[in-house]
Amino acid sequence: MRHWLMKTDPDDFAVDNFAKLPRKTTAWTGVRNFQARNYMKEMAKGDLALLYHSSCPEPGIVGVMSIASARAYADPTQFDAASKYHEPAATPDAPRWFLVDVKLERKTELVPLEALRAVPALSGMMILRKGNRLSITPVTDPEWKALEKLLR
DNA sequence: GCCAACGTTGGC
DNA sequence: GCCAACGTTGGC
Repeated sequence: MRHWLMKTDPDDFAVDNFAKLPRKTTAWTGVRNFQARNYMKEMAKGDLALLYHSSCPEPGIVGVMSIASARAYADPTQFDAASKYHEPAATPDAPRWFLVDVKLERKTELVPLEALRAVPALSGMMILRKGNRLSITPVTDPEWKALEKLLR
């Protein structure tokens, strides 16, 4: 099983939004970056992913999710002319953007960005690297073990 | 294929 | 709101 970290702007979708969803599951729409898309294609059902709030007053980890679809599939918003995620070049036969379903396993206490930076074992984490903007990144096994100790 | 211009991300 | 960093676009 692999581990991941997925960012969201809580103004768009926050950890508390899961509470009102059936089975606390949602399709992770709107990823429009090829590298992040490719990571989603590598995901398998049951993989665990940390949920991270970004672009907000208190950036940090706020929950643990599991991948709930068997594999990545076409993001329907790319075909929707009314959506801000519309992709004119994409067709159902040749989709450009993909997504997975994610299920909230548990909400955690906020683990702030500054707390992540304070852990030596996490110094190589992709989201802590200068200039990182990828919204979906893999988490290594050693990093995951160190992160688990921070979750309450 | 290069690269400047532009748009977006995201912490502060 | 600022700004550094990065990805994408488009002219050539």
